[in-house]
Amino acid sequence: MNYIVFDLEFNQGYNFAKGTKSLNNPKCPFEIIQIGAIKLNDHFETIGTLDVIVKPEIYTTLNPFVRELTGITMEELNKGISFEKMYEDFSNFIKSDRSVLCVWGIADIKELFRNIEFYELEPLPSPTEYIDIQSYASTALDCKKGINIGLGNAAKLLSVPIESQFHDAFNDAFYTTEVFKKIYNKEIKPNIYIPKVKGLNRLSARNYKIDLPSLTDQFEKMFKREMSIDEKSIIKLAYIMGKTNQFQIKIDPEIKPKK
DNA sequence: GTAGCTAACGCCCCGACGGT
DNA sequence: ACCGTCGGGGCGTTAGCTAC
Repeated sequence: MNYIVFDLEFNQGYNFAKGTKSLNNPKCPFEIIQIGAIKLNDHFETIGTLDVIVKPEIYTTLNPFVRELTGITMEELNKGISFEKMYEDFSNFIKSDRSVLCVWGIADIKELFRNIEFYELEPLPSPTEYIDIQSYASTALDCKKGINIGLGNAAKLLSVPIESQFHDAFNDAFYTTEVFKKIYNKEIKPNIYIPKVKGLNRLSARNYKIDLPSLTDQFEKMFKREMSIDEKSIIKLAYIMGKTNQFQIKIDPEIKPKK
């Protein structure tokens, strides 16, 4: 089994004309501009590396924030290879009996999938096994529940020598690898990555109608008897009227309910 | 039977935080 | 700047329990 520790750098839209909405493509808000990867064998020995710049096609100007953060210039990006070629190289790089993708936070896997989908390329082999090293490092370094540690802090706390800049895909993949080696234990097991499908929300509620049979079933269950036709229509009406809140009476806040 | 209380659960919003 | 995730808190629903 091989571990593929990788990191990505993204570019994104920016509203250069202030006051206007940024020009983000909802199908791909983060475009991959660099990938750095390190391949490890079972014994955590490096058996391959990959460091590639990708020429952007969606956002052809650098977001100033990204430029500042990564230090990448448009000149360098223009010398990069296409996403399709990079993905082909990456696919060959990870090819093995069993490869586990190792990432700092789940975002990189998610955005990789989204970029692949955007370019309508063949998805990664399924099931995609991955390890979120950030999550394990946060636990190992006693972070508060719900708090994820940053890569720089994790490296510092684990005494990883800092010799090159963060926010470079290859350097970050290197630091992630070093952190992984330091925190690894036998409890760390790969997960299967399943792309999330957007769930229901309040805005999409208009696309739904009342499930009358289930509503009636619920009343029949609670009252342990069958509802008549009249009762069914009263239940339906009450359900609809209830949602309008038109018979709500404001409660005096001074009168507190007994505990 | 009715009313009140409460635990468990699900859903949603919001803020903190981390990613580029 | 912008996006995504997570947990806490608020709120509503359901169901079980208790007291009357």
